[in-house]
Amino acid sequence: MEHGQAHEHSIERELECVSQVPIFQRLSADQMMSVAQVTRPIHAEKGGTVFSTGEVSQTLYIVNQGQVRLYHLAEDGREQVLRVLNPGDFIGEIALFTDEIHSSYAEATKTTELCTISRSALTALIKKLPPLSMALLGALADRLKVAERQATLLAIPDALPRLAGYLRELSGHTAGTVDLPMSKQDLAAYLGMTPESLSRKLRQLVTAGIIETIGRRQVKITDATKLGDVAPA
Amino acid sequence: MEHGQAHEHSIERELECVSQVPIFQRLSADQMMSVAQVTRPIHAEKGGTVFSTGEVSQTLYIVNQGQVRLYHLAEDGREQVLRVLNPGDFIGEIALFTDEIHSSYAEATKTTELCTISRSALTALIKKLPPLSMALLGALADRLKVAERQATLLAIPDALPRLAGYLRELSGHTAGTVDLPMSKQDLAAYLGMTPESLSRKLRQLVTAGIIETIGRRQVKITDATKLGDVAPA
DNA sequence: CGATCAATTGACACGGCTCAAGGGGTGTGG
DNA sequence: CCACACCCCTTGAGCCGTGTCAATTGATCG
Repeated sequence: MEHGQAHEHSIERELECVSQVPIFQRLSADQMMSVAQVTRPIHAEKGGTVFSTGEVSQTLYIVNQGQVRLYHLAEDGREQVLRVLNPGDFIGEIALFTDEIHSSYAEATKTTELCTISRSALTALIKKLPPLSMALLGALADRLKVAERQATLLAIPDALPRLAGYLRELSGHTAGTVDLPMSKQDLAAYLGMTPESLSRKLRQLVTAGIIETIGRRQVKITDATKLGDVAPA
Repeated sequence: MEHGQAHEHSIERELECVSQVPIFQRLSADQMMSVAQVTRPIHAEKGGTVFSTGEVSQTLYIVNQGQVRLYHLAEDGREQVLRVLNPGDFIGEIALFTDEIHSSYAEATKTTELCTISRSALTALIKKLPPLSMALLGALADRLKVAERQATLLAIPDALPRLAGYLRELSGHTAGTVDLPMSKQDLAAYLGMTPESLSRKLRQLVTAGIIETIGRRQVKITDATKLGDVAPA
């Protein structure tokens, strides 16, 4: 709030957020400025809620730093993880086009910085910046691909090929070390099985010489070929 | 190919296709004309293939009349239905933004009319017609919502609530008669169970007085409340 | 260094898949 | 219009896999 440059200074934080995010990456400096002007930053502490079920949303949330966990809460208290958002990922795009209440909770798993854009501001931006529509469409198409893959995986009745298929996706079909994007109990829910089953199936893959577990959140694929044999299609 | 009006006449068919499709619905007559000019119609007989696995696709397919079944072919020969496309639905949007080969088969279940748009033509259109981007984004967001719902459903370990949840979605949470979008064996695969299990669970719902089966492809929800009790969340 | 929660491991029961056989509806050809 | 055949759907019996419940180990954080 210093003299003269007060206004420009006030959007520095917004600009930083915008420049970090892939969907805005290809925009020119001018265009980014337009985006930054309608952006509002949000901060969430670890364990804090970004939004809850039942809230009406007309806002696009973009993760800048940190991590956000999106999950359903079943009536029996079990949490079903839908998705984990890392920096650059966004959520709320559905609510932007269809009036709807949130059907899930969004919780920060660490100290997190987000930026938000209201529906009206975004629609105005889209009309003004064609490259932005392309970027958004691309991002949405990617999301769709992932969601459909997950649906295909989950339709597999047996737990072992289901897990193997997931690991193969995660590793990009090649050997190497991969980070699990969430805790194992969350991963179990994500894959439609219990933590116990996940543990057993992982062990089974280790025994078969296909993977190695490194620490708590890493898995090393040692035999991508065998993994492909266990996984479907 | 008659004299004079030859050119205009040649895109009549394309224009008909474009005007039928929801994502183009809100465009003005002029704008529809622009779209029709880059559209190419395709015809498929019942049982015919629209595209196969392994083909590179840079084309958006929009179903005008008929029905198209999208499915994976597992190595054991089992077919996993991903989606059934009715008039107005489209496929190929993923391939428009990420170079990729098709991972599924598309087969016409009846005599079907489609229209296609190439990637380059569509990107050009988007730049020219902002309303089109909004329509596309909205349609993609809807698709995403459906895919995420399906993933949530499939993560349910027990078959009965999984089926109940599906029926509830299909009926729009109210009582009434709904058409099944595919055969029961396809539906079983879609829901991640065997045809036998599906048959038994349907019977179970009938016995409980929750639904009635009408013919082979219709289900009547008689007690939406009880259905909600069986279904999750 | 202790407390707390995640992850593992074991025993057991139940649900769903597998394999096999019997109707019922649908679409075809005569 | 009828009859046949094919395929989809249904129904039954047995077994394997996975969820459930419970206890132990292990790791991470204050």
